[in-house]
This record gives sequence, C-alpha cells and structure tokens, in this order.
Amino acid sequence: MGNQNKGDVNGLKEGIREFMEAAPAIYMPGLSVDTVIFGFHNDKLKVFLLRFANTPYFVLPGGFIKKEENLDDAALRILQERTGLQDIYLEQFYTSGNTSRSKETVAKEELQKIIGKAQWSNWFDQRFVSVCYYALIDDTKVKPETEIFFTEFKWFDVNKLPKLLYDHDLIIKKALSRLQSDLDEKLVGFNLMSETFTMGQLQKLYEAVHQKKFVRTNFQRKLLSLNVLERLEKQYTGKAHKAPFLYRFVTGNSE
Amino acid sequence: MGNQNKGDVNGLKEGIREFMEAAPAIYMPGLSVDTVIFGFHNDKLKVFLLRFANTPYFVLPGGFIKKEENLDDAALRILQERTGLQDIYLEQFYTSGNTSRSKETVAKEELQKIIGKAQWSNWFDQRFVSVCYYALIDDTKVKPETEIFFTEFKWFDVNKLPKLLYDHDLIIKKALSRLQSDLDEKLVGFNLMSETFTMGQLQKLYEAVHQKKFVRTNFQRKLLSLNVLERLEKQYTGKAHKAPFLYRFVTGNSE
DNA sequence: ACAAAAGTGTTATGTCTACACCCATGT
DNA sequence: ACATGGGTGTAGACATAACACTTTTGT
Repeated sequence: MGNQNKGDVNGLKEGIREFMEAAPAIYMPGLSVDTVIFGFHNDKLKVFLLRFANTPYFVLPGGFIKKEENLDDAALRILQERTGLQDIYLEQFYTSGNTSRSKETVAKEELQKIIGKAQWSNWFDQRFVSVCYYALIDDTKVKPETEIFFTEFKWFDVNKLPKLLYDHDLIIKKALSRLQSDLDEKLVGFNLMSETFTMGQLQKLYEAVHQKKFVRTNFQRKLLSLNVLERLEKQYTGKAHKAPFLYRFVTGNSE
Repeated sequence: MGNQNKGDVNGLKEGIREFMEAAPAIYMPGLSVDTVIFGFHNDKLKVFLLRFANTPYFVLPGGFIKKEENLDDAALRILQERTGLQDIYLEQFYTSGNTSRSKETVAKEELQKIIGKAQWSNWFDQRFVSVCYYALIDDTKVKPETEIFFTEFKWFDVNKLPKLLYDHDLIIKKALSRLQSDLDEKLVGFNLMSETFTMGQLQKLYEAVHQKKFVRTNFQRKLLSLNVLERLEKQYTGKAHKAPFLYRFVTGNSE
C-alpha cells in the first residue's frame, strides 16, 4: 500500500486509483481484516480509530489479505503498517459476514467524490466478509501512520466512541467483551502496560477493562496470588505518600 | 447442491463436474464454512464426520457461502442439508486461514480420479479461508444425508478420531475447547440432550465434555443452584433403584 | 503534624470438596 | 434382604469481600 502524503490532493487521488486497480491482483477478493487496537492511557481504555476521508465518520484500521499470505500474518502486517510496532499481541475473535454490512454507502460516495466516478473501479463494490482481530499495545511506543483514505487517527475512550461506518461499532463491542474474559483467563492485560508498573496502575487497567471498581487491598492480594508478578524496587515519584513497588510480568511461572 | 444418489457412479461424476462448473457463479470465492457437529450418545461426546470419497480420510461437513447470503445463514443451511434438522444451536468460533491448509492434495487427487483430469475445473484449486462453526444437536432427531463427494457419514468419539484432511483435526480441537467454556458460561449443554433428562444423564454429558469426573452429589447441587432446571415427575425405568427425577431446561430465569 | 497513597491483618461470608448417611426400587 | 442408583446433610478447606489498621512519603 505504501504511504501517501495526503497533503497532496492529486497524490491522494492517484494513490486511491492505483490501489483499486492493483488490488484484485494482489489481494483475496471479498475478504478483509479489521483490527480493534486497544491502548491504555489516562486510566482509560482506548480504541484507535481512523477518520474516513473528510467525513465525521471513523473506521477501524483494516486491510486485505494477500493471495499467498497467512490470515494471522495479514493482520500483523496491517497492524505494523499502522502502528510501527513489531511485537504486537494479537487475537482473532470474530468473523463478520452479514451481507448488510457491505451496503454502507457513505464510504463509497466519499471516495467517488475524491477520485471522480469515472475513475471508479469495482474493488469496493464487492461484498466483504471481515475477519476481526483485537490488538493490545503499549501505546507509549506507538508511532501511528496516516495513510491513503484516512486523514486522521485518534484514540477514543471505549465508551465515548464517534460515529462508525459499517458494523464497526458492533465489532468493537465484541472485541471488548472478548478482552474482558481474556484479561482474567489469559492474563493478556500486561500487553497494555509498559514493562514495569505499580499495582495501582494495574488496578486502573483492570477497572477500565471491566468497567467497575475493585477493592484495592483485595485486588493486590489476588493478583499477587497468581504468581506472575515479580516485585522490583520501589518507585519514588516525589509524591507525598509511600513509594509503591514496581512490578514486572513474568512469563512461564515462578515457584 | 442437491442430493445425488451415489450408487450411480456416472451420476456422481456428473454431479461433481456440474458443481465445479456452477460454483463460481453461485458462491463467494476463496471462502468456505466448516462445521463441527457435536452429539451425545452412549455417554460419549461425538463428532459427525464424512468419509471423503473412497479414501480412509474423513472431513468436517462444510460448504460455501452464496454471494448474497449471510455468513450465519450459510452455516445453518449447510447444517440443515446434512442433518435434516431445522433448529440447531450454532456458534461461530474460529476462522482458519493459513495458506498451508489449502495445500492438501489427497482430496484433489481423489476427485480427479473420479471425474478425470480433463473434466477438472479450478474451483478447488484456490486457496480457501474457512469460517468454522460448532453445532450442538439432539442426535435422537437427526436423519443425516450423504451427498456428492461423501460416501459415508459416521459419528466418532471425540477422542478417537479418524485421519482427517486439511486442518480439520486442529479445528475440532478448538471447537472442543470452546464448547468446554461455553458449557459452563452459556449453559449450551442442553442442546445436546433430549427435552427431558435425569441428573445422571446430564452429569455424564458434563463429564464427556470436560473429560473428567464430577462428584455426583456436588454436581447435582451446583446445577440446581443455577436455577435453570425445572423438576418434573419421576422416571420409573423398571430398574432396581430409586426413580430419578426428570428435568427440563427452562430459558429465561426462574426467580 | 498531616494528607495521601501503599501495604498488611482480620473477620465474616460464601463456595467447593469429600464423604457419610438415608431413600426408593426391583429382584 | 440386598444391591443399585438417587437424594440430602454436614464438616473442613479454600476463596472472596469488607474494612480496620499500620507504614511511608513530601509538604
């Protein structure tokens, strides 16, 4: 796909046209990948979204599957293109395939406005079945990239989402619900934090994902009892209170 | 697709050829649906499989998605064609999309043996991404149908499976693992039983799915505490022991 | 000294486990 | 009478929840 500088309207136009021309030879028809990228900042669970052209609508980062590419590899490639990250925790959670989801017209009309109807090729007229993944990233490390079609990226609070195209609102709901169970069963939460963290930060994360409060003292004991946290040195923040321990997540198992 | 009487070899040959010719116009390319059909008899969890032509290999029942058909509807249609059942509990659980899975050659060679290479059309040469569903059925009601490509159907004990084509062994493993969690979280087990059942039968089902024993008395209490079972009259089987109560699963919730 | 956040202790409550015990049924 | 499977009771282990108490830190 390659990055276009979208300040250049003619470049954008040309980029879109070229993409639509080239796509059928490169990608599997009728199949797409959508990714729900979760991040955690300001004690809030965030979702990474892209503004579709100059509309008020946003969409999930997505893409297509190369003809000789594994499905998981396609999802990973798409994420790497958007975030610049190499190691990303990725989980497939749903495949969306109602015919109605492809009947969305806003996106098509906007694209046609940009490139002109004459230049339209039929890649985006097909029905798409979309395989959905969620990703967890430590967003202190992200350097997001804009791209053709998308003029702006933005993190949204997971319960203050903007208007979304297609069935992307439904997909985010499903992703969140899956994340909630995975958080407890597979301890995936650590992928949303930086390498070391305090128990307080970790609790905030759990509260943001599960959308409810936990009792501080019990939370601490419960997570320590899982034997997946290594206690490191204390962190002196300069604040007027006891310095909290830092922790690191240890894979495998201790003791 | 329609049923062919496969006693008639020429009919089979013609059926397959016709299918491959017609398929590209009817179905989405590169996409398939596979279904893991679970049943429960003789206190064992069973999987419904189809023998591929005259090979020793079996495959999951599967099919393709019509161009204007919802994904879930396609899965349901495929199941109805195979089982004759109308109401089927169906759950999407995974989408399999490694390129290697389509490199399977046994199936192709066998088909070519039957219809001759000259008659080969390229429908089955493409790479397929397969959306996988599991289904739970009360197999006292099933009237399975054979079909073109498949000469025999058979229920297999879930841990005594035959050789399987493609990645269908992996898919069954994932289906079982998902069924295990859904059994507890969504109480889907009742779809595998007839309308009424005894606590003993229900326990056997749970043991078959989770592949472990439960303590009878505790199991009973636990399931009754869920408030989803309605106690009916006793069942006199003529056996030399106390007559057990029959239960029925009640949706919604009682008190 | 004090406020703010971190860490530990304790007690009540609920759930899980194992097993003892009794009940109904047909031979 | 007794073997067989069904149903209930209960004590100990373990987990969860609520909250009191102590500790550390910078102002």
